[in-house]
Parts: sequence; structure tokens; C-alpha cells
Amino acid sequence: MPVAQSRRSGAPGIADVAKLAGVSVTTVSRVLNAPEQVSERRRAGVLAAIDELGYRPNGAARALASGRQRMVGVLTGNTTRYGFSTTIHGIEEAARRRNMLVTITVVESDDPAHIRSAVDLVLGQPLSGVVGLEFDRMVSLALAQLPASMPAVAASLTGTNSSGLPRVYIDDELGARLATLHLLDQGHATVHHLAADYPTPSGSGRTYGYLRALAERGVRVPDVVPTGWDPLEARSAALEFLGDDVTALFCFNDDIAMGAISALRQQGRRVPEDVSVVGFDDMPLSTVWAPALTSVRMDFQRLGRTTFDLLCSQLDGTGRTGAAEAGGAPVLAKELPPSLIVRDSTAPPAALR
Amino acid sequence: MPVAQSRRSGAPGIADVAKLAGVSVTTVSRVLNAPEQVSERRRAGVLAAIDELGYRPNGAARALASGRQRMVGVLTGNTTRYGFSTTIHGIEEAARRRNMLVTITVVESDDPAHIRSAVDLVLGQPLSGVVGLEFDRMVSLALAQLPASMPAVAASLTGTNSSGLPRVYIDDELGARLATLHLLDQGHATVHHLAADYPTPSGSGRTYGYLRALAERGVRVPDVVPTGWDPLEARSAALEFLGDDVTALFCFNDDIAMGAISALRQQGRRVPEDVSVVGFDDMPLSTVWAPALTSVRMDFQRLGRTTFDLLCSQLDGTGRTGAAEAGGAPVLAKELPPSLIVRDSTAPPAALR
DNA sequence: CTGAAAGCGCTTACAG
DNA sequence: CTGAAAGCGCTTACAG
Repeated sequence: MPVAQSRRSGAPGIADVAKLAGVSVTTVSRVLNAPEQVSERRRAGVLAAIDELGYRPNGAARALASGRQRMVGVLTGNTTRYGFSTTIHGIEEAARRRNMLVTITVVESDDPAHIRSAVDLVLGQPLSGVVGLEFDRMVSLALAQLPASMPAVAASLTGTNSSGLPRVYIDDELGARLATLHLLDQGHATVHHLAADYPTPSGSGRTYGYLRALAERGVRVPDVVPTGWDPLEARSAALEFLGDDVTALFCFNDDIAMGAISALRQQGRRVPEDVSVVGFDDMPLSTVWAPALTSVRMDFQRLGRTTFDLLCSQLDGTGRTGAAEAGGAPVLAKELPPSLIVRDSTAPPAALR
Repeated sequence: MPVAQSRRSGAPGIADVAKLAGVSVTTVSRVLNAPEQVSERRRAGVLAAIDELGYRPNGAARALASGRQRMVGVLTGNTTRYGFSTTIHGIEEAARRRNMLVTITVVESDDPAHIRSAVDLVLGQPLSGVVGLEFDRMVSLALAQLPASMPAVAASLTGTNSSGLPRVYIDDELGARLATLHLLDQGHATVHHLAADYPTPSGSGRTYGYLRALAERGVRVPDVVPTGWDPLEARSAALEFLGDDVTALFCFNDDIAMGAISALRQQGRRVPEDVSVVGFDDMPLSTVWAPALTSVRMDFQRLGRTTFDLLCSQLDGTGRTGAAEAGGAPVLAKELPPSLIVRDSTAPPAALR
């Protein structure tokens, strides 16, 4: 026989469970939160009542009464592109292990209205903290608007991100240097570059690493070729702007490299015989691409996991030790290394063979 | 001068705002929820106080007091693969437009413990409803465990998903038929098939649509070749199982098609001259692949958006009308069409040219 | 080990 | 248009 349920929602409440089990509300709450403090006999009775009623604690009430939340907010500029979705996956995975839930908020653009509405959305929920995917400026701006009382960390692609939050990062600039130097070391006179999102700051790491490597070696610096994120846009940009003098090409990411190779093929140029190409991110498809793509591997999943763990250590209070001790360096930063994976899309220039 | 703040969290509460503005808590609440009911003079004062204190309403308290939530839960088996991440993107976008937040819960496997913990995680949060990505069995199982009191809808790839929830779907089986018939129409004696996740039920739609098309035409039915989701696994499976007799190949998705083409190329077989290949999903990369991939376009983003809208109509009560009237057909279902995009990876068999 | 009671920070009839 | 007060469903000292 179902017991009468008193709550407006129709769902059973903790009081219904208590009544059915013949104990106080306090005891039911203890069974839920600290079962070891309840005698085995009552515990069993309460559990049976919970089962019978199909009782589920109300999350909002729990959060309000305890002040603790089991949810973290992710602030990001995108959810589908490889680096983004993989980092989010890492965060989600780490959260799941700790029995926490992840909520996604997309910052549409760096328009102040969008920044504001994203921040409002995040702060309107009961969150224990937020992790920002600080891969572009709009997320930096949003993170900067969070109140200091909200624990926050960033996953980033640079050691010096502008939000100033504790962070974990994979150094884009280093990856770009590795890629560019690899091509120069093979004997190419210089390296061209297809850049997404340039000259906005978000493209800076990869593009600057490339420029710096050229400068170091004292070789000629070609104009950077701008493109969008879509492989088709990259193909168009390559068709339009890549001259016959190009023998080595460093691309902003693998999607763009694949678009560029498609353009070169269309022009009858072979990779790597006529032009060497390096991608970035090392997506799973880069191995089966023809030719197998030389790329910079970025462990985004680990980036996500590690950043989430950093947030947790902040929440536990553990994380602040370093900052307190450091004095001049008030912020934690942990670096994860990028690595160059050499495959078949790069070779010495024809002139040297 | 900052006003003393009474709450344990340190953040200002609605009472602090009321005191500073010289009004009642009720009025502050009205300014937040129904500003038109407050005189302009007081409204301005309250807004100024909110601004000065940097006041943010507590989401948990709001949810508890009002019984309304601004968050929907997404239950999914995966967050990174193309169809999944694109559908989630559509959901997120639609939610953002309505000022709602999305929370992601991954069901790890169909292990009852995983199902149970995913459901617990979802129900432990204050949600207004859930949308399940019912692309595989584990999500079906999880959805089935939600209490009837929790509004829920499904995005699906079949018109008859097992959860029985209201749903929006793109018919996988129809897409697979289109792909298979296209190859047969070009004159191939039969079509081979590389299937992920087969013979589990989740692979059913695409694989069954393929099998049905062969049966319809009365052609020989080759053994289905099983593979994993990764392009490299697909390449291995193709290398191992695809005999010399294959002239047409229908692949479970584009990743797998690309892996298979990589294998064919390695064996010295040309696409489409020696073997025609069709993919599924029509990822952005399929256009720049060599050769440009014939594929089945699935509008996952729209699937996500539409499913979210369906949930909203359920929440508004609008959605139930149809069910009530239908009697025998108690569930809403809306279909979105797949479409075949013919590119350069398919052609008539060599024998016919 | 157990329970009565206060309180978390809001919203919402109700009365004016 | 405005406010005093009850209540949302839990947790947590506090007392025993």
C-alpha cells in the first residue's frame, strides 16, 4: 500500500520516509550522509522505506542546507572541435570518478552581452567551482568576471594566460616550435603557415611559436595565411594564397592540414615530395590520412582530467599552500608537454634529395 | 563602504540587498522575477543595491523555493564522437537560447552498476527534465530507470526506441538503405559492410538497413565485418577481412570508411575504380578526403535542437495533448530525414565501364 | 545511537 | 504597488 505523500511535487520526501520507517527525519538524513552513525537495525529499516517509496533526496534542498554542491561548471568557447571536446571528456571522466556532475556553458563570442549572459547562467546554478577552457579570449573575459568567492581554475594552452587563475596547460608555442624546427631541420629554406583565428590573440601560441622559430634560425618570414576552422575554408585559403615557392607548410591544426593537403593535391603537388605538411593536435584520423600526417600530439584528455583534479585540490584547500608560500608567484601552474609525431607528410625538400 | 553581510558563505544575500535598498525582501525578489510589478523608483534602488553588493541569487534556494529549475540533464554514452558531440551541441545551443543550462552525464557501459550510478547522479541534481541520446542500449536502460515524474525525451536513430519516451529521430535504417541501394544501382553485384558495435543492438539500424536492402534486391549477402570505432581498427579489420571480390563497401560511419580506404590504398586498390566506398554521418572532413567521400548526411545538430524543444513542450504541458488524444499511440515521435550525399568515392564497377 | 528544532536563501500566497 | 510570514526539503549543531 502506498503511503500518503505530503509534498507538493507528488514525490515522496524525507518526512515520508521517516514516518514509514518509524524514525526521525534526522536519522533518515544520517542514513543518507553518514550511515556508519546509525545502528544497523534502523539503517535497514530506513533503506527499506526508501526503496519502497522510491525516495530520492531533493538536490536543491541538499545543496541549500549543506552548502556543498556536487556540480562543477565548464566554461568554454566550443564543444565540438577536437581539442575542446576531448578536454571536456577528460573533465567529465574525472568528475564522474568523484561522483560529481559537469555542466557546460558556452561563451558565444567576446561580445560583452554574451560574456555577461554566460557568467549569469553559471552563477545562477549551485556550483562547487568552475573550470574554464581558456583556449580563447572570450573565456578569459568570462573567467575574469567570476567573483573571487567562486573557486575556479583554467585549462590553457599557454603558461601565462590572462585570467591569472591556477591552471594546467600544454604549451602551444612549444609545440609550434617543435613542428617548425622539424621542417627547417629537414632542410627547407623556410616554412609557410596557415593560421586559424589570426591575428586575434587566441591564435597566438601556435602562430607565435612558429614565428619565433623562424626568427631564431634567421630564415625568411613569409606572410601568415589566415583561414577559418573548417577544412573547406583551409582548402580555399591554400588554393588562393599558397604560391609555387612553398615547400614546407605548418598548419594550425589537423583539420586545416587536411584541407591544405586537399588543395595541394588538386594542384597536382605531391605531399611530401613537393611540399611537406605538419598538422597540430594529432587527431585519430591523422594516422589513416594519406599520407599519414606528421602532427603535434596534445593530450587534451589528460589536460581535462588534470585541470579537474586541480580544482578539487583548490576546493579541499590543499591547493592554496603553494600560492601562500610563493609570495611573488601567487598562482599555481602545471605544464603538460606537447610532442611531435613524425609520420609520412614531411620529408627533405626535393632539391636536397 | 561595504555593508555587513550576514550569510555564512560570505556572499551577500537577498536580505542584505533589501536592507541597503530600504525595501522588503519580497520587493527584491519581485525585482528579480517580475520587475513590472515594482514601481520604477524602487526598482532602480534595488538594482543599484544589487550592483553595489555584487549580489547573485542563490540557485539552490531559488530552485527549492520555486520548484522550477533552469537545468536539463543530458544522458549519453559518449561525448566526443561526431554524432554525439554534434547532437549535444544542438541541445546546448537550444538550451542557451532559453536561458537554460545543460548538464552532461555519461553512462559508461550497460553494467547495471554504471546505469544505476548515472541515474543516481542525474536525479541527485535539481533538473527540470532530461534528454537521453538514445543511440545505444545503455542509455535506453538508464532512461527506463527514471521515475515517471521526471520529464524525459529521447534523441534517437530509430522510430521505435526501447525506452518508449517521446522522441525525435533520424532513421539510421533508411540512411543505410539509401547508401546500399545507391551502390547496387551503380551495378555492383553485392555490397560488403564494415560494422561497428555489431551484433549488439546499438549497431542495428545501419546494419539492418543494409541487410534489408540486399534482401530486397535478392543479391548475395556477404558476412558482416565487425570493427571498433577507431579508424585504425577499421583499417585492420579491412586488411584482414576484405577479400579481392569486394567491389562495393558500405561503412558504419565516416571514420570507419576512412580507415577502410586507407587499407585499400595500402593494398594497392583504388577508390572508386576498384572499390566503391560509402560512409555515414557526413563529417566535415569527408569533403576534403581523397577521394571526396560519398556519405549519408545526418543533421545531428538539428536533432539536438529539436529534441530539446520537444522536452520544453512537454514541460509546458503542451506536448501531452497528442498522447492523450491518440489513445493507442501514447508517444510522440518526430522524424528528421537522412540524405545521401554522392561524391567521388563511388562509381560503377570496373566490369561495367 | 537518536531526535527536536533551527536554519540554509529564496518564493509566494495572502492581506493590505 | 508593497510587506510580514510561511514554507520549499533538506542538514546540522545541540542535547540527551
